[in-house]
Amino acid sequence: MIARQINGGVLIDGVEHFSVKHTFDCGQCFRWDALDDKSYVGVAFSQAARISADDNSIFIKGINLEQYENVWKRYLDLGRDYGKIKNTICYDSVMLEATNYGWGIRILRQEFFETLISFIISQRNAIFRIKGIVKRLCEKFGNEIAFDGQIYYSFPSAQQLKNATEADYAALGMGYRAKYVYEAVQKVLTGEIDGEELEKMDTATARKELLKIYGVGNKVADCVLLFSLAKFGCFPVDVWMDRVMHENYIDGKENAIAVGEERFGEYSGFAQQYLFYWRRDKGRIKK
DNA sequence: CGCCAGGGACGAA
DNA sequence: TTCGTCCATGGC
Repeated sequence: MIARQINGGVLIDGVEHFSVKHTFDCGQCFRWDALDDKSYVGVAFSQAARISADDNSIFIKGINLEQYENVWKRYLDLGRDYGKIKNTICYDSVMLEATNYGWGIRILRQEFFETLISFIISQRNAIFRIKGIVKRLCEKFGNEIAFDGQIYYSFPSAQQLKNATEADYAALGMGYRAKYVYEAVQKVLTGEIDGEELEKMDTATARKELLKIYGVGNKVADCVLLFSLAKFGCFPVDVWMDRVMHENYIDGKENAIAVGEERFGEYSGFAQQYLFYWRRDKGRIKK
């Protein structure tokens, strides 16, 4: 893999196991949109970018080499050997089919605060709506970022939300989740919840800490652990995951989280993403 | 355990 | 058009 600066962006050659569609459309993030040319535009770590990819290269428009090395390489998880991961978890035809289907998924390493707030908003909610709410939150409280002739917005920091009220959040369309978001922001502001501290803890301890936040249950906690704190042993289970686990791996009434974590171990999070993307897309096509 | 919390898409009637 | 149901759930 080699990266170099070219045409207002960074071109990375020799990349395998990467697809923008799979990565940005597998439900782990809410700030990326597909353009007509199959590239995706979005914001991460207060930087806007447009990302396109073909069979063995990625082009990230809007950044320089330094930003690639410091931010985007890690954000897109490009330093990890996904071939090895697939080999390890593919010991049956189900995982083989799932990994073939979502072959280009990468688990993004997202900012902790953004991930926490976004997934609280996601509970009992649909992706298109979550994206709208998050967008309005960024427009109202984030910083402007000029890019490609348009204005984008950073995800607001906890400091930027210091004076926001529950009513402000409700006005953005969060519904009954407004009070959860308000409480979570306060906990981050006081330092009671700290992403860097959580990252240092083992998965079980970090999960317990996250569950103390009003509005955070198992599902939201596991998503935050997996998508921002690199706790790859987590196996978030929603209705789709419950379905695909019962269709393939569970006979009776065993717990899907336990079965998944037992079966896939330290790579549970990757297995979860392949299974989720595969099963959810299949469900959509059918109807 | 069962219902409820906003609000909009979606399909059936 | 209208109505019921569903939706990356958690709290009470």
